[in-house]
Amino acid sequence: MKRKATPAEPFQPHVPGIEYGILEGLLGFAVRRAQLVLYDDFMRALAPWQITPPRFSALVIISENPGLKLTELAKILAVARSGAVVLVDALSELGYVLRRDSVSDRRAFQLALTAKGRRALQAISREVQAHDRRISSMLSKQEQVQLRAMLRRMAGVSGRAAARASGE
Amino acid sequence: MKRKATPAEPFQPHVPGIEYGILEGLLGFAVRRAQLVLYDDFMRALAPWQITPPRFSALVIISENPGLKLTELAKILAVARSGAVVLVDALSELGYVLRRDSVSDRRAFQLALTAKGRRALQAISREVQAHDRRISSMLSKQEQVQLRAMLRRMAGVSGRAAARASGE
DNA sequence: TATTGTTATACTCTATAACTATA
DNA sequence: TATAGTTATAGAGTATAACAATA
Repeated sequence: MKRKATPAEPFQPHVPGIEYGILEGLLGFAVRRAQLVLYDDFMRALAPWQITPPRFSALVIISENPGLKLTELAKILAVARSGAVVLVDALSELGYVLRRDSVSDRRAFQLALTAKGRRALQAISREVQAHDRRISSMLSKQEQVQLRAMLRRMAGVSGRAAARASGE
Repeated sequence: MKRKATPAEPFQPHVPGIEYGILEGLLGFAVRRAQLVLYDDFMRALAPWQITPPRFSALVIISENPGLKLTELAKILAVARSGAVVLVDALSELGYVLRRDSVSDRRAFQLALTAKGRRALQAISREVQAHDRRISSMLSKQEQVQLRAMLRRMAGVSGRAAARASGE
């Protein structure tokens, strides 16, 4: 999924004079529009660090869970192992992440941040939080909390784990 | 962006025992997780019609705005013209959309639904609404309205049009 | 036999740019 | 000159499958 980093025509959530019909009432459509705006702003703000949303997630997850195996990272991020390899390769080339040999399992690596990676993540996190505040600035603090909680509940149901457990 | 229609490992919004750190507090992360779940469920539910979210949006927009030009559709959906061509081609091959010659401008087409497309859109819309209700079933009706309103406000600010207008 | 990380390969989505036929 | 639709091409992202090393 490549998205324009700096679109010639900025994204317009609602084009004047156009009927959106049933789309207006769909939560899915609202989420997708919000996601487009968020993704766009994220890419713009983090371009100097060459950090994309998946890269940022990987960086934080590795930082918070030192010694993580690549296969575990893949599962957490819901990507194939080969996708995790690409992600870790990119973060390694940026000098942020390294693969440590595992003492207990010589097939596996223990993922960890480098010193440079730790420093970078601090600056990157500040930028990401500024971005997040910027996008949610039209909501009160209380609303932001409510919104996160509602989205979490939505994602939680999701049918996924539940449906699978119930033999979907 | 290709996503698994039926993942071997269902998407887990939160893997037990894993620290998500700063990600937990980010609206962007919450929106992305919700979007993953929505997309997954949509694809699963609409697979029999070979309808993806972008195709559904295009179908509804064409239905609600008869005579639309392909370039206008591209702008509304925030894709390149070439992308709109692919979309309209797919919907044409499904027999849902046709390109009518424009009388006023012989370069342009007027997009319209076929009779089959109108019938299909009715059934598809019912399925999409069932999907949307399914995902948002953990929220009260009032919360769903609130959630949509908040997402709309978020997307509305967005910096996009505003930032562009202010000479970003 | 199963798992870890890797690589090769392919597919989807979507962008840019060039082209044609009109305007 | 500019615009509408199209096509060719390329790139990002990510999946599947096969592989060697290790469990």
